[in-house]
Amino acid sequence: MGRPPCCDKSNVKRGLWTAEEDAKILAYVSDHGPGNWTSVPKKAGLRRCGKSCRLRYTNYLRPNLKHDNFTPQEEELIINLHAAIGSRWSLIAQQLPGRTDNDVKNHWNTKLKKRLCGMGIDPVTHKPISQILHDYENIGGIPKPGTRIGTLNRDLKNAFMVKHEPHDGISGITNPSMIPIQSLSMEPLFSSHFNINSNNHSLELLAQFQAIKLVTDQASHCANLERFQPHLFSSEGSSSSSSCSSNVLQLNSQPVINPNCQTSSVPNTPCSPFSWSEFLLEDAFLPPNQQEQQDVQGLSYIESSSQLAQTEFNNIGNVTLEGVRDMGYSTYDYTNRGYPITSIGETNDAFGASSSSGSSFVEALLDRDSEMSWDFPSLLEEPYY
DNA sequence: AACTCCATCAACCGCGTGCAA
DNA sequence: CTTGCACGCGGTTGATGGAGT
Repeated sequence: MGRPPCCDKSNVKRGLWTAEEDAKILAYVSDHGPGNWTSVPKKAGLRRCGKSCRLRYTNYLRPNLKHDNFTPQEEELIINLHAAIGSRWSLIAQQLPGRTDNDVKNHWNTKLKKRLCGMGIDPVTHKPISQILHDYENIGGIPKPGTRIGTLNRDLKNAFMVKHEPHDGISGITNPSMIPIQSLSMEPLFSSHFNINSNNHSLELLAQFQAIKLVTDQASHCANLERFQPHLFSSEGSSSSSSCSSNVLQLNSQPVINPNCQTSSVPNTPCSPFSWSEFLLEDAFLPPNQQEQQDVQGLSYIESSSQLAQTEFNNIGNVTLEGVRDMGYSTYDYTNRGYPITSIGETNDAFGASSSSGSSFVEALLDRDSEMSWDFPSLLEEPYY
């Protein structure tokens, strides 16, 4: 039993709007203001669904909307915001005056995503695809064709299936440091690893790997948190003094030692005996509510990508970051920049890759009783990839 | 000229959420 | 507490026009 239709589909007009219809909407809004859209068609004399009226107004007729091309500055902002918070188009659009979420989404899907792909950057993770391939090569065992690996959506596949277009860089990116990768001069995209023209399976494999990588970014160390970091669940576990990158993963059965590991109890030990193969043959996508938050001894432990952390912060309210544990070899310390965050770790090296670029994992121990708030957008003033 | 392919973007769809009754 | 409504959001579809053959 599905949801009942919002209106009588057989009695409403669909498709493109005429100037006459636009005029009716504008006249109605001018008299009554926006809102109560279900009654707008009747009151405005339109044979349209109320939902359609709202969309037409918010995406096209609303005052102060820009209808010209995106500027390089806007594109740069979209790319960086997407890297930070993902496809939260409405949030991204809020940072771009005069742009709607639909505008931003379309521009991303038609232009920016392809541009990044052409540069050898994965538009999902914003990491160099060569790095992903390198990671993949380090996985012991290639899955057979057709092996089910997680949930792979069309967009994820298309991001990789897009044809390779030569680009020197993102047009309009005025500050190269804002580009969330190490280098823009990539080796020929797939050539050294896959034969695009003759081996569709390789592409499928590549896309599947991307899915795995994405899954792992989002869920792996969360899913293994209690298993590998029992100290976090002890009464001492809430201390902000721990900066150990405890979730360094193990590849090819070789433990990875994190030189920054400062856990007093277990110094310089392999922090988490993880095996990639655990993710290869099962659906590792976890429901978000199982990934993001666990209550630990009166503290709220949040471990997620930065946008999920932001969401949690917003949901919880004003909080203080008691500590943010470093997740990789490099750490950016925001302490002296006025941010209530001791450090933001990079997780890339958790996968044993050689690159120092990483995803935007934020791990935080939050004290709900504190009053200090975290201004997430300010973190975006400088990249922390 | 006719046809196909493809990029673009407006519009649609279904789901989630908030809120009032 | 439940229900229904309104709205916002993100994913997807489809109409359109331009480029290529």
